[in-house]
Amino acid sequence: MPTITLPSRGQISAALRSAQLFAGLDERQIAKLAQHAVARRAETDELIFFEGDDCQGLYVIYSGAVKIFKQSAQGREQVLTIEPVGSVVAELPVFDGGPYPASCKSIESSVLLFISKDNFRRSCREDPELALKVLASVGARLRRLVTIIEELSFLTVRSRLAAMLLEVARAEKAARPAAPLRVTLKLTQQEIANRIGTVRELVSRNLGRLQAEGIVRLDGHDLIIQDFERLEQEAMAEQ
Amino acid sequence: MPTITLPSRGQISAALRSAQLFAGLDERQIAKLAQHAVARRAETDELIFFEGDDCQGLYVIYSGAVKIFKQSAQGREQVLTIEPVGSVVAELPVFDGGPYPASCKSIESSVLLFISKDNFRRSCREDPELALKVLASVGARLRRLVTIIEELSFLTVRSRLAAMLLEVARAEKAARPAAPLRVTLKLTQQEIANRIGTVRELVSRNLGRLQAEGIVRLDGHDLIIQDFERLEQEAMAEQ
DNA sequence: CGAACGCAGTGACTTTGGTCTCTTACGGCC
DNA sequence: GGCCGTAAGAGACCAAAGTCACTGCGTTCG
Repeated sequence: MPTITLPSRGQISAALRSAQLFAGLDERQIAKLAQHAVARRAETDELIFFEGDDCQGLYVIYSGAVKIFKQSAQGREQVLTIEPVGSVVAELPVFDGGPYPASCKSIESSVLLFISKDNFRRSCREDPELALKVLASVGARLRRLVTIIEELSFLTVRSRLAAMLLEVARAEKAARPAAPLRVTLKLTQQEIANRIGTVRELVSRNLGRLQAEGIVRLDGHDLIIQDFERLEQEAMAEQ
Repeated sequence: MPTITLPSRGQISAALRSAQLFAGLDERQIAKLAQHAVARRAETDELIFFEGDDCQGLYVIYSGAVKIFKQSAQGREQVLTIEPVGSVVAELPVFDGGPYPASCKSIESSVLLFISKDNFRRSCREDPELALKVLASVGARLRRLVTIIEELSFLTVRSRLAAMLLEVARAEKAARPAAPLRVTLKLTQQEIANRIGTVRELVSRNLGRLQAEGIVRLDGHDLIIQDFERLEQEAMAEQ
């Protein structure tokens, strides 16, 4: 495993510039944010912050990826979102003064840029455009949460699993439009379970059933979607 | 039932001034918003907007109350939030350009003040303070959604019911700190079911059980909490 | 007055979700 | 090769959630 070196000031500026949240911001603002950003390394499975901690500031994912999740006392986990390079996390609690509403863990070896609450608020005050951008990004987040609620309260585990497979497949497709059906699952069944709000055994059973019905085929760590349309139907089927 | 007359311009200004979202805004901004606000009446059960509609603007609750909810194809409903007088709804989709993520219905005879997307955005650009206020209020909304997700994925119907009763009880207490135990449920069991994401029968059964165990007592449309601590335990009990 | 309606309670039943436990397979790795 | 640790498949079992059908009880309203 190569040692990850922390980014230089120039690299930080470049990273901020390419983050969706800051896209289109003028150079002066970027420079100012970059000046206050502090790089930090986080190994796989390292906790970045814990739900209930009071919010110090936000993080920009410079490299790697993180998950935002809730944990139950019995050890179950519900993933709210997985954020890749270029995303910003915890931009919201920065503004309402409350603690972090969920925990954040690095799921790969990552480098994060930390910007403190005060610095970021100040930047928003100076540049209303930035505030509007934050609002737009928070909008996407809220939509995601509403979708999770909808799925949890209306759909079965089977449907949620189908929906998740489709989501992954679509993401793959966007990246490499060539391969249409074959999806490489980088996730263990446990991780799938955490994302769709259930337990590993049910993921195993339902994947098995989907396979038996000829809708998907498992091939090692790959998953081939054999009947895209039926999978789409399953993803919407209620109860 | 008295006919509700629409508010005058002066009343609109006063209403905006007392809405949490606009608290502390200077008079000039309030006047400007008031100028663009359009009052609209909505009867009980009238749909204000439907999920998927594209977002025209936001609404301030002048009188009455509304619920924001998702509906399933099978007719099940999941309430995301109930917003009383002084709240603002749909302030979020105004910023990310997407459609309304959920539907909104008046649950009483209400009067709403509509402010169009463009006007509101303009105000936010002119006054960064307003944008920060919107962010803070959106923070609360997001926390609420995270709580719903947490409850749906970790708690049983029984626990969610207990949690809801406590929530109502605490709200009553805040309003009238005197009467501690007696809660008047203005909700039907169907409405309770919609809020905690289940069906009427399970609400009935679980209320019955809580009563049999001496934790609550039902008395017509009132509910008396007999054992506050046990109810709190129930609200947290997983699985 | 009684018909009609909305709301609540209940029993019997089915389906789904979840638990527990054990087996198997696949990589590393000493 | 043999030894671990992790991941996945599977069976038996149990509990929770949801469905269906029916009853009773007040209101409201022709």
